[in-house]
Amino acid sequence: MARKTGSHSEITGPKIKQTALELFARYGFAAVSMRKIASEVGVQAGAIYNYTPDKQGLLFDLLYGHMEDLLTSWHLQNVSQDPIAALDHFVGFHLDFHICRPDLVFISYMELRNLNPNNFIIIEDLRGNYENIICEIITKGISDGIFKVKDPKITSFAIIAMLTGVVDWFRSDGVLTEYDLKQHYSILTRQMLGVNGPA
Amino acid sequence: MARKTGSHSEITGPKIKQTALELFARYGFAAVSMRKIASEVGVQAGAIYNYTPDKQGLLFDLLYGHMEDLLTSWHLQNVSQDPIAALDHFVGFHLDFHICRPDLVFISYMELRNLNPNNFIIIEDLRGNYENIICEIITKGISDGIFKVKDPKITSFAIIAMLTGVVDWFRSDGVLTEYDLKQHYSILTRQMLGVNGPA
DNA sequence: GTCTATAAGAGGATAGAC
DNA sequence: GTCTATCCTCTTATAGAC
Repeated sequence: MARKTGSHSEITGPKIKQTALELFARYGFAAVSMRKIASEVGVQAGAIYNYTPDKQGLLFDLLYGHMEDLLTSWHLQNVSQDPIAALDHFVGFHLDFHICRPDLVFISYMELRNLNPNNFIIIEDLRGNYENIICEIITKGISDGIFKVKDPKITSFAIIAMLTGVVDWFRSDGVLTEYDLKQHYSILTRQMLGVNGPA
Repeated sequence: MARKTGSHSEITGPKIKQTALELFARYGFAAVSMRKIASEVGVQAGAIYNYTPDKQGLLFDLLYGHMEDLLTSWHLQNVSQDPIAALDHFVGFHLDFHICRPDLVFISYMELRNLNPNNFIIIEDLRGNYENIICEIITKGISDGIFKVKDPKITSFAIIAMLTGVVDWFRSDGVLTEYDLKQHYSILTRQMLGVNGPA
């Protein structure tokens, strides 16, 4: 099929997103120029504007896509009614999903402040939906008399912070396998919720 | 005492640090210009260079001061040999120290990547010293047969991430008191470590 | 779809007057 | 210690050729 010289829309678009992601994660949104992104992609700065209205759009797309992915992936899971099984499932899912997307996790936390107000509200809303997932698991576990914690909301925050923090230090090519990591965090969360016994 | 007109070194210095801190936390290091800092302080941009060699120095001073403060404060504490008491003490100390310094906590995590390599190493080293404190408490608790976790290092990361994450949502003027917060996290950490019973 | 050129301004940092 | 003025580079975004 005929195509104009220098036309690469199927490649350039994703490449711009990927490059922006890496650079934002490495240097921060404000520190990365459109020229820098373009140069890494191998095009001129002007060409980027065929794929995004502006720099803000680039950031929003990354964060929105990430949260959509996260929520969609969770809703594809088949989750047990048993609180302990559901908790284990959530821990494993959260670690799996986040460990293989360290850059997205990083900027989703880091660059929230660089979203314009409208975009910020959208992302915060999706984030709230995700927090509700674990909160509801905990709430059910408490009312079933299985989990022994007072406040499901605070406990949700504690678990999410603890799990997401793994991204800061865990390396897939290190001595600790992802399987062992998940086992360890599964035990920690179970114990945190007052459940004893092996995972 | 006589003083030149327009000379305010005792005020301007601290004011620059404080303003830089607030602006870095709010907008990010790269997004804040020396002109913006100066304008907030009420001086011209050139005047800032009487207090810092460059913008990097401003960031490093904030992060270094924070870590020094943290370590010094801990070493002023009188810590029990009893692992459970020491753990509770650490949880309370960490929450107290971090809750009243949200901006410093934020940039100490966020702006690490904007430190030049030498400065980065220095801060990371201090951070490692702090992590060792809780790691040693856990290690002792395990060998005393009181804490039931496998890996003290991973558990340290989990606890620090969980506690520091509080800064993202806790507000001193909210319905939850700092006392109740500390109680709650004290129970969560105890349970996480396999210790049962009330805090 | 990508390029070059350009508009219009903001950036860090310094020099020298006061 | 602070000011003004300045250097020189980099910034986002657009216009129009190809």
